[in-house]
This record gives sequence, structure tokens and C-alpha cells, in this order.
Amino acid sequence: METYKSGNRIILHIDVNSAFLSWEATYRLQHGASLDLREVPSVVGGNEESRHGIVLAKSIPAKKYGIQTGEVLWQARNKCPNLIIVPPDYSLYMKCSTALTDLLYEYSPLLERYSIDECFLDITESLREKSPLDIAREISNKVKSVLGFTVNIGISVNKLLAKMASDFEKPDKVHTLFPDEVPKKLWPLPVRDLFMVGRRTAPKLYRLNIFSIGQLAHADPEFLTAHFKSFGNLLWRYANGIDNSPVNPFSAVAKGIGNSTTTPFNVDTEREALLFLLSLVETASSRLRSARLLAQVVSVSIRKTDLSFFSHQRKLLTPTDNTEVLFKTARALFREFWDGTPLRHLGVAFSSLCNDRFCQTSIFEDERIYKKKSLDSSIDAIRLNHGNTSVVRGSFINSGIPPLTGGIIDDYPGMRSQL
DNA sequence: TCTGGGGTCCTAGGACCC
DNA sequence: TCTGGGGTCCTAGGACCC
Repeated sequence: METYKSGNRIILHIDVNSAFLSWEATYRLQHGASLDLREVPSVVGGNEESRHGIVLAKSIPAKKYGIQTGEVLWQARNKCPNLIIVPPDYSLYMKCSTALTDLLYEYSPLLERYSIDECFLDITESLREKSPLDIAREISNKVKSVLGFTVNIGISVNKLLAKMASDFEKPDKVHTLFPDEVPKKLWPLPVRDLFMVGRRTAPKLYRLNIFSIGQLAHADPEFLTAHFKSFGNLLWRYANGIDNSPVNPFSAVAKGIGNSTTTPFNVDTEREALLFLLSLVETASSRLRSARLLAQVVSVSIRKTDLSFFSHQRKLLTPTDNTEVLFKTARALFREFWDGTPLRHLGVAFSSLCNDRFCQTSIFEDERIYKKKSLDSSIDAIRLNHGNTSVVRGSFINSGIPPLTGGIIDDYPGMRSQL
């Protein structure tokens, strides 16, 4: 039986089951642990003392207690008193993610890394005598035997349907969702399950008497456009399984680089706020330089203790990767819009990026910029060779504020909210 | 004693230009 | 002396993803 037609592309969506938790469990088993975290109620969670205490990933037994990703840890513990909580190890997760993509490249070069634990793979040209289901099962078995963790794989003719398919029953399952299966497999699902229907859009759809994906698919596109603008049309197309976006192996080119942090304590003085901003700029600008990028837009964001969020941004005359220039811009922005109320979160982001070899530099750049550049690159090199704490700005000493804030993860694609 | 940190994309309004 | 229309750029905010 052929549920796919020749002429269609065949796309797989590979999704690691409970990624952080599976990777943590696999690593621990390989290093002598006797307990498999996946088999007991457990979560990967942040540090509660520094106000990072939320659930980052949960085991399936933990899910049965109603524990949800993003939930605060004390709530999770209330739901399950003997919950095991382990801290995250992002460098391990990056290694596991890379090991997965290396394995997938054996099946097709048309691989798009969608997030740390999700990939799209276009296997149209790799099919030959095998069926898509055969290849998916082969990949699934190989990942399990070679890497030790399980994946869900969705198969269809486009990325949207493949992604929806991989979200069906878990873990360690392969599902198809070909266009002729859409009415039976996709349309009965709650509309909230559709990709791009989030916590704000779902209630708006309910008010329009749309509760299932099928009801959305059968709604009048013009009616949806009237309520949601162009987003309404996107929703209608997704509900009908329509998506023409290609698997893009080059999607990893960064459009923005940012660092943000929830501060361990409320920040209510400018001095402390600026130190946090500086420590964020230090890591974000060093990521910029190691990716050989310059930024032309600097933005600063804050979150107040009531969780309200504000941001300000400014475009520079000349793109730069210089820590001092970027920090001074961030400082000016912050001073312009902070009203002195206590903050629980600060962020810095750089965008309008361009390659440092092809960027237009200003004719007003003077010689001092070369000294600044060489200072930045010297500090980067020392930190690389001797650790991040080997060179630290004096203003941080005895401040209680870390001199560098935010992870330095290179060559890692960001997430896109659309396919 | 509230909810992390990394992203992308879209929209609306204002400034400014011709 | 009273005002059109089209276009681009910039900025803030809000939605979504994992």
C-alpha cells in the first residue's frame, strides 16, 4: 500500500524523547549508575536558590504525576514528594545533540537542525529500494543501540505534518501523517496541539467556537484572516496540513545573539544593574567574535518583580563586536528607560548581524578601535586557554555578581517559531 | 516567596523622504 | 497657509517555538 505519491518529498522529523532527561539518564548509566532516571519520577531542574528553579525536562513517570515542563520545582515536588531532581549539564546535551546529527547525516545531507533535540531530514533522494517507514525504523533502532536514547520519528510529505506526527504517542515510536491520513489522525486533536497555536491564540479560537484542528481546517480562511491577519491564513494552512517550506541545511545562520539572566536577588541599584549588564555583554560579545559576526543593533531587556517585560534597542552607525562599545550602548539604553523599580531579570541581545569580513566599516573609525579590538581578542584567548575566571574586571570584585553571565554555545542554531 | 534562557517572526505607529 | 500618497527605516511590543 502506497500512502505517499511519487513526486512528493519525504520528510522525517526526529525528536528526542524527554531530551535533557534521557541524555542525563544515558550518561549516568554509561558511567556506572544503576538507576535509570527515565524509569522513575525525575526531572532536570535549575537551581532554586538562584531563582532558576523550574522543570527543564521530565521523565514519563513524572509526567504521570501531572508535572509539566516550565513548572516551578516546589510545585513539582508537591505533586510528587519523592521526585528526583538533577541539575542540567548543557555541554553534555550539546554533545548528545551533535552525536545524533552526525548519525542522521548518514541518511541524508538534507538535514535541518531545528533545535537542540529536533531535526528535519529530507530523505526523498535516499529512498531507493527502502520505504520511508523502513528508513525511519532503521534510524530509530540505530540511535537506540549506538547512542542509548530513544527518539520519536514523524514521517510525511512536509515539515509541518512530519512534526505533528512525531508528537503522537511516545516514546520510541514511528508515526506517519500523510495527507490522506490528516482527517483521521490530525483533525480530531484539540486545536491547542497544532504547531503555532500557543497559550494566547488557543483562547481566541475557543471564543470563535473552534476547539479542534478539524474545526480550524474547515473554518473560512477569510473569517480567520479578519481575526488574525496573515497569521489566520497560516493557521488555516497548518490545520489543513499545507506547508511548502523546504528542509534548510543552512538555517543555522544566526540572526541574533543574546544573553539574559534571572538575577539571584532583586536588583534595585543602578550600579548592580550595570554590572549584570556588563557581565551579559562580556559573554554575548565574545560569542559574537567567535562566530566572526558584527552587530548593528543592541537591545536591552528587563523584567520587573511583577514579571512585566520591557525592552529598548538602538541601531549603531557602524556594526561592531567590541565589548566596550556594546556595553556603553547597553548602558545608555538602560539609563534611558529604567525607572528605578526593582528588577528580577536583565538581558542583552545583538541583532542585524553581518559577517566581520564583509561588513561596511565607518570611515570615522579611528585607530583606537584597533587597540580595543586587540584587547578583546587577547582577553578571549586568555579565557579560552586559562578559563573564564582568569581575566576579570576589577569592578566585579566583591560585588557578588558573576563577571560573566550566560552560556557560550557556538555553532548552535536557534529556534524558529515558523517552519 | 510566583515563571529559565535561548531564539524567530510579525505588526503598528512614528519619522522621514520624495 | 491646512496637507496626498507611496515608500523605507526605526522602535516597542507581542506572539510563537524548544
